[in-house]
Amino acid sequence: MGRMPTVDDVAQAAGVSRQTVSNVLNSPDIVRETTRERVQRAISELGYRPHASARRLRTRRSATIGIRLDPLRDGISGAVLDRFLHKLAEQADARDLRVMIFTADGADDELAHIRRLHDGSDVDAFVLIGTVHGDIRQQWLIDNGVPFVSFGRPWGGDLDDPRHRWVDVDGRAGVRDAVNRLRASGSERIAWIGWPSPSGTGDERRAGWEEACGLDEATRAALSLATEDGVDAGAACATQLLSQPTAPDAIVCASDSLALGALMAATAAGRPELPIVGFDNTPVAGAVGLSSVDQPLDEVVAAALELLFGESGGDVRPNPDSNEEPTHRLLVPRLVERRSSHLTLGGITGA
Amino acid sequence: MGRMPTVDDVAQAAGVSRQTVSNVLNSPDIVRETTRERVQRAISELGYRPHASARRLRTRRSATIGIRLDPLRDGISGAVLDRFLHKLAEQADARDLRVMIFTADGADDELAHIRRLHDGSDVDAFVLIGTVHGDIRQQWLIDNGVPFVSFGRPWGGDLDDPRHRWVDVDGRAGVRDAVNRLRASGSERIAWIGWPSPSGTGDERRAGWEEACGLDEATRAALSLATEDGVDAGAACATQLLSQPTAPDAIVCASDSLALGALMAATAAGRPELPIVGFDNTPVAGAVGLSSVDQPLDEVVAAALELLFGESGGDVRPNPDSNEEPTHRLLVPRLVERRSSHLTLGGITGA
DNA sequence: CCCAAGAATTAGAACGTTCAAAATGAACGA
DNA sequence: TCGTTCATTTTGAACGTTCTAATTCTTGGG
Repeated sequence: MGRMPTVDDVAQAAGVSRQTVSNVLNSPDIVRETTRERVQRAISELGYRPHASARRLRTRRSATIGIRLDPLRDGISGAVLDRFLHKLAEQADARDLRVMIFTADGADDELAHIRRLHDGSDVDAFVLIGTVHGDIRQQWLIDNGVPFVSFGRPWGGDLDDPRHRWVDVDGRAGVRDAVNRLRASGSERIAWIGWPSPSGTGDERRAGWEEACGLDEATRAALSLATEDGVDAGAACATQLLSQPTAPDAIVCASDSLALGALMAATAAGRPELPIVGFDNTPVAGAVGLSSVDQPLDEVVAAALELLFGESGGDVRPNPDSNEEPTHRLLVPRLVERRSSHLTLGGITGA
Repeated sequence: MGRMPTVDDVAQAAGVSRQTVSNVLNSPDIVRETTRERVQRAISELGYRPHASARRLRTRRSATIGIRLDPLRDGISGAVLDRFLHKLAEQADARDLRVMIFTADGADDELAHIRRLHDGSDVDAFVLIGTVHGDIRQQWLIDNGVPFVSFGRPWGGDLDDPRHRWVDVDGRAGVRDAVNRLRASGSERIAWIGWPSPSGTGDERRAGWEEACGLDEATRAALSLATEDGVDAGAACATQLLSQPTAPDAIVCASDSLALGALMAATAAGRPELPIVGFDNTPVAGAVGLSSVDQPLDEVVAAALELLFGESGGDVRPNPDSNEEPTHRLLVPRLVERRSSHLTLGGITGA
């Protein structure tokens, strides 16, 4: 394995100068066609590949996106991150960008990592996921001029701050649609199992239920519960709801974990047909045949990259500070209906 | 935001030469203590960070590991990859290594990506996951001198080839233990639901059942089924097994997806207490209270990095070609027992 | 007091690329 | 024929680091 060929080797083989080779790679249009072809041939004959680090050193851009892998949730919802990451890698590749991952314990540690990667010119821009109330990361990134985009709104902050680029999914609309669909199918007493307030995401989703369920305040109070995320918790809540004198005839949940628990509880309570809707459309939901609100992650990732890098290409836009163009995007999720003609917990179908 | 300080800036501030600053960073032991302290102070005062690309250009090492994100499985098992990735990022960070991810359609595409990242000096070494029979990747990597380690044995190939570094989990032993545990608890007719042969991983796991179940060949034939992975498939198989005249009194499955299906089928068939064991100990198994064989991913990752980089540090070892030291590691999984005093599908417990 | 040997530090070059500016070539109208 | 203009190509420098080799400083023995 001799050393890899360099631009100089290619230049010599093609009988042109270093810079012309570079131009063929970076601005092909300014090179005469015959020359370009000759250089291209030399490139492929020698198997030349530009040395990424040399290029980065010179251009001062790393063409790399950094993203933190969340601490593992023991729930099921981690699958969303997984899908997100996959899409991100896919679409980044299409723009000739690389994706670097890292882990961190808490927001402070995450910022330390970000600083290290950014100052070392390892990473041009960051993708934040899972914004929460009182998130310290965004302000820090803005203050330090580190380009970023977040998947998740700045809860409790200024939604319109142009310096904070964000993409999010309109959970409120998603839940509203799900509730409306249930009502159209005849359900009248639709319950809600969600997360304790304040939770940006959770509160929005609950608001969707509240808007669409068509129940008076007292009934709503009786038919909604809040709990930490998890299958057990979901089961416990559903059991409680179903044991009330005025039981619900459908349940909408803030997550698939809760919904799976609810589904199990409903089955155990002898009501396997009870309509239940989850959120995130995780693999588990598909596996057990649970309806779920699906986040359009493809679009989320596309929008995130567009906000960071523009329509196409891999040049990171500087942190915006004016209102010239919108710096955020709210996407609409879609309900995936299952469970009517599908495998259910109550009655297995199959060969 | 002025430009970042460089070694020269630090050198000037500390009244030493460029190279001394470099030495403080890379070989502190050869610098006199008083000098070292002076330089350190200058470094932290200026907030200096080495420029990663410049260093990589000069040293010709990227200190970066590449890993492909598998195409999304619609099953539940993807969670293992997720955990693996997380551990990898964590332990790589401890060695000052970075992790770069990419996606690919098929083995050829993966190799194209690997070539690009390797030739461009973006990545020093690769981690392969999910080796299969007739995998073309390993030979290619060996032939092209690209350092790598695989999580998964070279099925159908030479297990002892020192040029192929691999780490794997002894699924056979894991299943054997699970079966023995079930027998110790009184089960006598333990069934197996696995994957169609040939499947390196699947065949090994099945062998573990075969060795330990203590049944004659005819009974084994009646009590074992093979199917593609998935919850539905698992449910279908379990239903079939349970409807036989001589039904099993326990079921061991090759994956948590299959086991979840089996659990649902058993519940539906009125046998919610039937012992069922899955594989991978995914979050779902924990959520529904399913026993499962847990892969020691921490150790897997540690072993993988050790094979690639040695006991410590981030200098990739060249591809080995002699038998000087072992270049593979087989780890033993551990059964996680659940379901006795825990949430079950049959009877919900909770507030 | 001097010299040798080792410790500590420094100077120049190199890694492979792209930028900025200069040089060359081609085409055209006067 | 000769400028003039535009297209194309080339040259020297720079990006920030570490390598190699050379230099200076210390120490200790004679």
